[in-house]
Amino acid sequence: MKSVTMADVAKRANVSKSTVSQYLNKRYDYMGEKTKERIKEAIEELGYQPNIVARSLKQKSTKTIGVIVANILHNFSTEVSRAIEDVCHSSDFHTIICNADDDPAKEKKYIEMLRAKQVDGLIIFPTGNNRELYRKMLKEDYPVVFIDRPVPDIPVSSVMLNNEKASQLAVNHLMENGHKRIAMITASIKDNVTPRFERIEGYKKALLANDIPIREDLIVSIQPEQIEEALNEMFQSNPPEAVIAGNDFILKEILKFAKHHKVRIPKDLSIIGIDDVPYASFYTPAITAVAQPTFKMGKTAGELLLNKIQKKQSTDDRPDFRFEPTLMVRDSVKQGGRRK
Amino acid sequence: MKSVTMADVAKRANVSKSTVSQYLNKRYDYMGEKTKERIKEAIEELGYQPNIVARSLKQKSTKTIGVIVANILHNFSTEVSRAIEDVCHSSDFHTIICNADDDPAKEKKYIEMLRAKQVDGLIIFPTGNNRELYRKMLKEDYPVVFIDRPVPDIPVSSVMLNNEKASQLAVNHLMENGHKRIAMITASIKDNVTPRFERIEGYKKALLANDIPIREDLIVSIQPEQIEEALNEMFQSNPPEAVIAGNDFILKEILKFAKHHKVRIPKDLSIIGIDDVPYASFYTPAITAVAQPTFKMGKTAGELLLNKIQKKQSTDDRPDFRFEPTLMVRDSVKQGGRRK
DNA sequence: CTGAAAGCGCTTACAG
DNA sequence: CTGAAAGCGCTTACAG
Repeated sequence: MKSVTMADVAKRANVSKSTVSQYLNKRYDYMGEKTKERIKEAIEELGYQPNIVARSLKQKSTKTIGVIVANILHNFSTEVSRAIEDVCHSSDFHTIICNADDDPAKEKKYIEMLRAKQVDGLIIFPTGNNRELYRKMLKEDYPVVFIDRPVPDIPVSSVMLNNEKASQLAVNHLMENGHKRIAMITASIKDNVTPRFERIEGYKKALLANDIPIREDLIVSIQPEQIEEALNEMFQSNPPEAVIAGNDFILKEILKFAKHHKVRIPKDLSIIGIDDVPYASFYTPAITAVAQPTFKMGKTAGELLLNKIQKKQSTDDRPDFRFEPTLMVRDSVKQGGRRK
Repeated sequence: MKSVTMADVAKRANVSKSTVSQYLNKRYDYMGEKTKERIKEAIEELGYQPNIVARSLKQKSTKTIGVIVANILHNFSTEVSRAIEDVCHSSDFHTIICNADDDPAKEKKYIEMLRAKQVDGLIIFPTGNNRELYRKMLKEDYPVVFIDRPVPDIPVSSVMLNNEKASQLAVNHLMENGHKRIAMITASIKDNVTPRFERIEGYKKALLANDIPIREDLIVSIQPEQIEEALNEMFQSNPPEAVIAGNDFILKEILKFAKHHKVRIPKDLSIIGIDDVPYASFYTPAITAVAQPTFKMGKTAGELLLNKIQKKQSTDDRPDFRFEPTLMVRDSVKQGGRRK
C-alpha cells in the first residue's frame, strides 16, 4: 500500500510542496496557469489523494462532528441522525455516530474517544449521568449541543420535544372519543430521563384539565421486559379502556401483549403511541400516534452545533429549544362521542 | 479550547516526551517506578488526553474501519453494521458507517472520503457501478471486504446469503400449504443487484422442481413506488394465491396494498418475506419470513477485514462466503395440505 | 509568482 | 533506565 504524498506530486510537477498545497486549497491568486496545469497533471498521473489526517493535525480541525445517541434502536435516534448528517454534509462536515446503548459508561467512553479523534464538536442525547464530563467540556469551551433531553445546571441548551403537549394531544384525542380510563406506560423513570417525567406530567395535567382524577395504578414506568407482566396485572384488576405508549419500545410491547392475549384493538383497547413508528400506517389497525418533528429537530441541533464551532462560542444565551408534536389520527382509537 | 499536549506532561513530570510516550504505550520494561508515578500524576493533574490524529499520522494506522452500506434503511444493513461494530470494538477498532443511498456516485465519494481519512480498511455493500475504483484499491493492496453482493471479476470475496436457497425455502413452504400460483416480487433488476437475480432464480428452480410451470406474469421486478400499481394489475387479471416479497421494502408495499384493497392475509393471499423485519412477530397476522443470519454475516465480514488489515493481504484465496437462510414460520401463510 | 523553513503532536530507533 | 533527534504529511507565515 504505497502512498503518494504531496512531496511526490511536487517533485513530478517541479514545484515545491507549498505550491501544491496552495493549489489544493484553491489559493490560485498568484499562481501561473502553467503551474496549475502541471500540478493538475501530476496529481492525476500519480492518483494522489491528500491525507486528511496530516491536514487535520496542522489545522486543528477535522471538519467532523460526533453524534452520541442514547440508543440507536429508537426510531427517533435514527431519523434525527439522518437529519444531522444532511445538515453537516451541506457544510462539508462529516458525522460519526456512536451508540451509548443507554449506558453512561459507554457514553463517557465515546465522548473521550471522539474528542481524542479531535472531532470539532458533539451532539449528545445525554444519558444524564456524566455531569462532570459535560461540565469539563464546557469549561474548555468545547462545542456541545444536547438533544431530546435537558441536563439541569449545565448551561447548554437542548433541542427537545414539547413532551407535555405530546401527552396532552394523546389524552385529549382519547377523551374526545369517549375514553376515561386511560393508562400511561413509560420506560423506567429510575434512569432519570426527563422526557419520561414530562410525558407523565403532561398526561396528569391533561386528565385534571378534563376533571378526571388521576389513578396511580394506571401509571406504569417500567423496563420493557416487564411490561407484559405489568399489563397482565393491570388488565386483571382494573382494565383500562385506552393506553398511551410512552415511546416506540413500549408500543411494541403493548402490541405484543395485545396479540398474545387476544385483546382486540381498538375494540377492547385503544392505543396511542408517542413517537411515530415506521410500520404505523400499515399495521392493522393503523396506529394512531403523536409524532415528533424529527427532521426539524435534527436540523436545528446540527445548525446550532455548526454555529458554535464556527463562532467558537460554547454557551447559549437562548434557553431550550422546544418543538411541537403532531397527532397522527389513524385507527387504533375506538371512535365514539364523549361518553358519560 | 487550550489543549494539553505531551510536551506539557513531560515538562510537569520532569521527563522527556519519549518517556511519556513509552508510558502511554505501556512499554514499562525499563521504566522506574517513581517515573511512572510522576507521569501518572502529571497526566491526571493536567487532564491530558492523547491526540489520536497525531498518533495516526505517525503510525499510519487509524485503528478505524469504514462501512459503506448500500441503503441504511434496510433492516439488514443496520443489523449487519451492529455486528461489524461489535467485532471491531473487541479488537479496539472504531467503525464509521456511511450510507450510499443506492447511489454509485455517493458510494464513490464516501470511499474517497474514508480513504482520505486514512481508515485502515473498508467493508462495502457494493452498488456495483464502481468497478474501476474497486480495482484500484485492489491494486494498491488496500483491505476491502464486500458483503451482501458479489462484484464479478474483482477477486475479493463477498459475505452473502445463499439467495437461491432463501427463495426455495419460501416456495417450498407455500407449496406444502397447498399454494401453486405463487408470485415473486423484487426491487428493480435494472440496477444489476445480484441477490435479486439469485432470488428470482431460486424461485424459478423451486417451482420447476415441483413441476410447476413458470409464469412470467407472476414475476415482477420494479421500484417500490410502482408496486401498488403492479399488484393492482396482477390482482385484476390473474390473482396469485401467494406472494414472496424479495426484501423488506417490497414487503411493506405489499402489506400496504393488502390493507388498502382489503385483501385479507392469509385468507385471500399468503405472504412470505425474504428478510425478517422487526415487526414481523407482532404484526397481525405475524409475518412468515426467511431470515438472514445477519449477526453471523456481519461478524464474518468484520473478522475477514481485520485479518486482512493485520496480515496486509488483500486478495482472498477463498471464494465467496455463503450463509444459510432460515424459515420463520408464522401466520401469514394459509395453512392447508397440498391441494390439487 | 514560488520556495525554504518551521511546526502541528505524536512515535521510534538509537545512543548513552 | 531515559533523552535528543528525526520524521509522519500536511499548512502557513515570510522572504524573495
